[in-house]
Amino acid sequence: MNTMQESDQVLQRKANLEELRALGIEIYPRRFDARETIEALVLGHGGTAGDELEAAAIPARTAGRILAIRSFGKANFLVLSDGKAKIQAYIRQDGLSERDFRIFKLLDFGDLVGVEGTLFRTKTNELTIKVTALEFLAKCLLPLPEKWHGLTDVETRYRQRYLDLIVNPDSRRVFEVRSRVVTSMRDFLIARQFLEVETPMMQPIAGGALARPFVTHHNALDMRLYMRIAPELYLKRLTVGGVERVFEINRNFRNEGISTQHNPEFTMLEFYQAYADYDDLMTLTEAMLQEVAQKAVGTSRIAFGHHEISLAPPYRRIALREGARAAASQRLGTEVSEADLRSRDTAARLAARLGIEVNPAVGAGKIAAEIFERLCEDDLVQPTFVHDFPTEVSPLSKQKSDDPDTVERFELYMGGFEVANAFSELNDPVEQRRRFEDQLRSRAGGDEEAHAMDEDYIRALEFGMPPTAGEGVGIDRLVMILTNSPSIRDVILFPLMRPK
RNA sequence: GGGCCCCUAGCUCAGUGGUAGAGCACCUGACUUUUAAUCAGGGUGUCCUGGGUUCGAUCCCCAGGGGGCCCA
Repeated sequence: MNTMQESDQVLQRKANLEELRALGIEIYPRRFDARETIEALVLGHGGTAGDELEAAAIPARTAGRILAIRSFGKANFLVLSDGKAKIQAYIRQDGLSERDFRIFKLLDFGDLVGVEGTLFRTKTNELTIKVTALEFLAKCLLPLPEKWHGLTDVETRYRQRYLDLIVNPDSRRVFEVRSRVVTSMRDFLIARQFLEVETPMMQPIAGGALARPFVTHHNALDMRLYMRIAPELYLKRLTVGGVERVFEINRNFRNEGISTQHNPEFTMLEFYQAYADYDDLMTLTEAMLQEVAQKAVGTSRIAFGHHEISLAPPYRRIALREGARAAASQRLGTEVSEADLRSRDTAARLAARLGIEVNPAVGAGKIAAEIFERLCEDDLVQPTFVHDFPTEVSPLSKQKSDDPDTVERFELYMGGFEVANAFSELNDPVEQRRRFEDQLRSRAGGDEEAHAMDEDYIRALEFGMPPTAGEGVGIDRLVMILTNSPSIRDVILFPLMRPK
């Protein structure tokens, strides 16, 4: 654990290093040219039969980390990995120079080497490089986790991700899927004429979401800045500026608790489409997720925990108050009406009967949302659009034309948690000011997550924003689903950990 | 923030109020197509930290640290 206290294994490795140095071997050489990756060798010749390989005498020159050494005196086998694929190398004393064989004898599990030779298949039909030359490329001074159980301690896996990646191929796979998710989303949107942009991550006003921000400070300007909780208000300023389709894939920062579904920094896709509403985005989301799943993992039927999630459209749709009403009725064994959820008094009494504590300052809308979250969320395993949110909890969304207490908003749930959030954007500056003022009252009442006033954003709306719908997709959570990962930390390379 | 659980060798884990164990890894030796190689020999440790109880604590008690799961 501690590098400073040297175990016998570290001492042994250092002794081997010194012996190599005494032989005149460069321990950290600069390059290894004309290399094929191990992955390329395996892809290129993994299906070639042994006699064909022998006849063709295919040369191979590659490099990687030693993941196993099996020695039989004069016959020796190495397993080399380039992080993506593995290949076996066969070393016999009379097959390479005395210098190179001496190097081989001083190798440790974990060292990086380059090998050159020809391909063949062993008696057990394993693709193998018959090594004719060996190059030392870098020393592994610390012992690696063992080959059989690997590294399972999650704390070490998160803190020392490099070890996880060396010994756990599944971990590498997660981050390859993650990369393909981002790439395919970008392709999907660019193919539909969306412009990719980058907006400030340090903002004078942290807006666009209901969350507590991180605070920082700019010295030269002597100015308080917030790490962004969302790019939303900047992206919508761009729609005012005439960028009719725009998106950003980047980090958000929220100063909240850490859990299997929350990391303080996380990655969101946010996109905005002018002249569309939230209904259009449901359709777009279905198409995007199906395509992303297909490109990232090759199927839209995803194993997740004990479930199989299907990302093939159409997705179930349920109105928030209807879901809350039905769940509350079932839980209490008496019929709850939607009207009960719309009155502050009856909603608060319902919450109390359900054992849900609510802040006395909040209104019926927040209580209804709370009841929904508590009673329904866990059961939303298959993709489900929960739509028509209370206005009170949606200060940036446009109201329904026939119901001012409800906004055109949906959240997409799957696997028991929220993956996306979208709405028809509120573009009436007068109404937007009123909503911000409501939020300021909540803030005064002790709600630290309430939205701040943003005068410049209102000014932008005063210039006229086209009817627009916007959506945020939590990349980390989507990748959790696609990789069957139970914790968000499994899909973030370096999740935040308390320092040891 | 609350509850429960975990922390012992490089890794994965047993275990005990009385000199600390296994498998893998590592070291020595044997072995020319092995592949969790095999065989023979070797135990390499701040039992998370600090305090307490005790003749004696890795174990029991208290406090702290780190982690996990559940709840808020």
